[in-house]
Amino acid sequence: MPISGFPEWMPPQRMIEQRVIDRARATFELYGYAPLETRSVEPLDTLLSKGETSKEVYLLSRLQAEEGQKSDDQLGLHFDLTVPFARFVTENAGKLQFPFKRYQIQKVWRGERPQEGRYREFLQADIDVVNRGTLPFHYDTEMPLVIGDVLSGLPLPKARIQVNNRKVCEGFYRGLGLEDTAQVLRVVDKLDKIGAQKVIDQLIETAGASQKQAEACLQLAEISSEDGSFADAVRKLGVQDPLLDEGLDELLQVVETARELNPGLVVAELKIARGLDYYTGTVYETQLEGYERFGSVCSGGRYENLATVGNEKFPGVGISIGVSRMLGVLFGQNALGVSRSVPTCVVVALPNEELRRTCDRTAAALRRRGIPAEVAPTAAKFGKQIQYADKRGIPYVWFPGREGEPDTVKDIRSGEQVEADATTWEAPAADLYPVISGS
RNA sequence: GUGGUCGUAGCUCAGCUGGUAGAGCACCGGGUUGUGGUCCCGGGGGUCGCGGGUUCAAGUCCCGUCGAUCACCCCA
Repeated sequence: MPISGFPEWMPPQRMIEQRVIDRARATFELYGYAPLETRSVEPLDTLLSKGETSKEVYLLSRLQAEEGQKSDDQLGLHFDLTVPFARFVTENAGKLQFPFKRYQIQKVWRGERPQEGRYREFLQADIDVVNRGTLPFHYDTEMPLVIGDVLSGLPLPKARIQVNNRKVCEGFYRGLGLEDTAQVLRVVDKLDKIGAQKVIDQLIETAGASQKQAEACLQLAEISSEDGSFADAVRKLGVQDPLLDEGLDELLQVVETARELNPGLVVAELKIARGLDYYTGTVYETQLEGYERFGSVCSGGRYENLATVGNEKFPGVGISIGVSRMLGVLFGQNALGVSRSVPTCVVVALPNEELRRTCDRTAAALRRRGIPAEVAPTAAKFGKQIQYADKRGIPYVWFPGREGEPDTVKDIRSGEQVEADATTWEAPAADLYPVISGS
């Protein structure tokens, strides 16, 4: 029986997921991010030290645990890859070279109610850069570019990375005289869902805003642009605050850099600002065109204070692809497919059991040259053996030649059958491995 | 964690006001004595998510539970 929130996919889906992982890994490494894997478990107080997300943490307990176990030696499964990474950095600061760029592709766990695209166990592909003291801002501009490269190499709907800066929002709200900036953000973020009037109502009711303040917040939230024009639009609202200016300048850099290097990828969207509560500046959220209602498939941001050792700070910026969510929703709409359900490229037909050794040698010769091959399970009629391949989407069936005659290989899609030698035959590059495609 | 909707064969679903389970597709076999996909014929397969209750009788009504999904919360 399935367990709620812990999805298990079939081999075709897993093949697609592995392709995504391969692509992410290759791209991350192209940008110089070093591989890392951290343990899945952290002391509870490490997980909770920043932010109060306690209810979503899965705790680890032994069946034979002592009765009165203290909460400070409780272990919890990590709910993201950034917090464990921050812990790792502070623990190993002396052995690392800074700025430190690393990627992690691992499962994370959150105890929320599952829905389509929301799981309790899911895979994230995460990159972060941290430095001692201060981290140059240009890394904030790199994050969306890396993600753009990962996603554009896959048959996925077009991705739009929405960027904002918490300094803009906080500076603006503060300049406006509003205290509970976090609550303002939460309300403003619902704009698309509940509409302008309800946002204003809720700001007045839950965030202590006046009608005028609420309207100003709404005006800010409605600003969006693919170029630097958002900054002028914000300034026209007439709110003054040093933090606001700082945020606008940073956001401008992210947007303009992306516009030059990958036009159409990034958009400044001043209503998005959620994500985990340790973000202090740039924040990213990513939607796939046509799948907006499923939320962000790739989020992250800048964190100034997540990691500290003594009075030394390790600020960072990172972004992480929600691989399970992204694939889960695409699978749900049948928007992704794979050319076959197994890796096999060639099935070697087995005329009779006496010839199994011969057929094994044929398959071995193919494998030696990198062609995935298997011998048919039983010496059934050739029609059955072709069906075995066809059902799995395997493109080729290999027929051993009789009594000194040459072998032949048949492309079962076209029916074309030609003489072939297992030590020299090449599969067309497009057929060698399963191919994933969008639809 | 709170609330709503849903849960019949591998898949898509039918099953009226309770009377003891069906179709299409898929699958298996044969027609087709070692080269598939079409066509024809035949066949297997269901503790009606699970557990309890009401009833002479429950797929159908009630309660609980598990799972899916939606909203809230939160977020990948």
